[in-house]
Amino acid sequence: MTDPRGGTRARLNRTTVVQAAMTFADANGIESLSMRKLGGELGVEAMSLYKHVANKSDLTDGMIDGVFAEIALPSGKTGWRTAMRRRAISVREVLARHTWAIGLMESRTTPGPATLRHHDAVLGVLRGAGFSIGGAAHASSIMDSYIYGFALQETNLPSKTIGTARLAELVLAKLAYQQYPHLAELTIEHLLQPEYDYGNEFEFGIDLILDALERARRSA
Amino acid sequence: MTDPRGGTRARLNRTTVVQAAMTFADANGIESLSMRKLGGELGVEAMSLYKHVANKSDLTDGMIDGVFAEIALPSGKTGWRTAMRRRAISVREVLARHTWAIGLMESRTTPGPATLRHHDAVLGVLRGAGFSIGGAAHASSIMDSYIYGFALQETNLPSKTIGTARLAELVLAKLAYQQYPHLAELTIEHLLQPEYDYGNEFEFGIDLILDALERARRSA
DNA sequence: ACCTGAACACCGTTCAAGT
DNA sequence: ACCTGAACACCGTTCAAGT
Repeated sequence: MTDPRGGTRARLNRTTVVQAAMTFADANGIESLSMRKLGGELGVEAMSLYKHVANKSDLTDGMIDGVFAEIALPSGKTGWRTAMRRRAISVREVLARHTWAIGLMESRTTPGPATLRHHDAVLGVLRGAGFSIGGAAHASSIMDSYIYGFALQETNLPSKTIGTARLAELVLAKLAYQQYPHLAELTIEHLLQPEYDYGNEFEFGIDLILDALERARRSA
Repeated sequence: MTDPRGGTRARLNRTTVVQAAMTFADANGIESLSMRKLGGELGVEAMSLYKHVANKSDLTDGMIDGVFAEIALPSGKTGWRTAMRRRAISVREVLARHTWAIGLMESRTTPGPATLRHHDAVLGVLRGAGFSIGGAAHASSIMDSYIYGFALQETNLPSKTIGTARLAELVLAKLAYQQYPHLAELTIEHLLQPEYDYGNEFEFGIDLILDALERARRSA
């Protein structure tokens, strides 16, 4: 975007730097994001970035908060179930767009403002629907665990590239039939079927959880 | 363990190297695990390790499989619900012992034999209990998503160290009361209560999921 | 067969210096 | 106030050489 040569280079700030890091990680993978390369992307030496972020860990904290900022905030107007279902789908969508985010969460230090705002809104919807404090804690813990774990598994899927990869898997599965019979059965007769899409598992799971939470809420 | 000086140093192999890497990551964190330091730990130059693992990514693949090898395999003899509950608790326990594992999963390339054996056993229990292929896929997807996501959140908990940290959080929560009222309420009136333990959320969630899966199984 | 030493192309981060 | 250049203490990995 910015021109590394000409003098019209835009002045940097924390947001510019963090956004550029997110775009770079989307395009090249988090493992190849370095302060030097990010500087290069912005037409600046690596060391200039330290005026805007404290260090690389601060940068990744910012990236995670940037991810949360992209998630649609739930509103209480639709009823808690619809609100929670929509926000679950939004979280999953955003995490699929930024596949590096889940991996970074393990090493995050402090949640940023967008993260806090997001969780506050979720709790607000649940409390407004009559969940007790403990019930809201239960509900948000189980929903978030499910969503994050699903995103983690989705990122890890062996076959993002289809075609030859599928064929190879099929052959491997056949070879391993005796050793891992149930895995082979699942792979050949279910996962490799053309109509199968792992993404569809997401809605099955979130609906199962929302139904169970609604039952728990009513009997509380 | 091994003596870097004397000639009685044990001969290395893939298992020794992978186990040493796991122990090192447990003790010092995954971010400080390097081929050079791991070599040092084993009384050998970094370059010697390349006789036993292809590269660092192969090493981390091995570490993940080592984690799966520690999980108790579910048996079909107890009924599927008990078997799945026990294995969920075992997975969570192992992931809490090796906090780096969840973060590595994002970048894993190929599942190892212990991983395949584990998933095959899970599917075997479900199929044996009458779940259809699709039902078993649903069930294992939702259970694993929940377990992995829970482990991810547990690793991220702000207050592993209690005491002063708790007090600081409390103060911060009060300051932010107007901005994040529901988060403040939850923190002060629930999370910071001495009897609260986030770990207890795990059993609530897994039981809610198992109950819902049992209902789905019976009506299928 | 297994291990080493030197080398290459990288990292994050510091510090004094420039404008 | 913001950016740079050189430097430090590291990385993963290759390759030819040693035993």
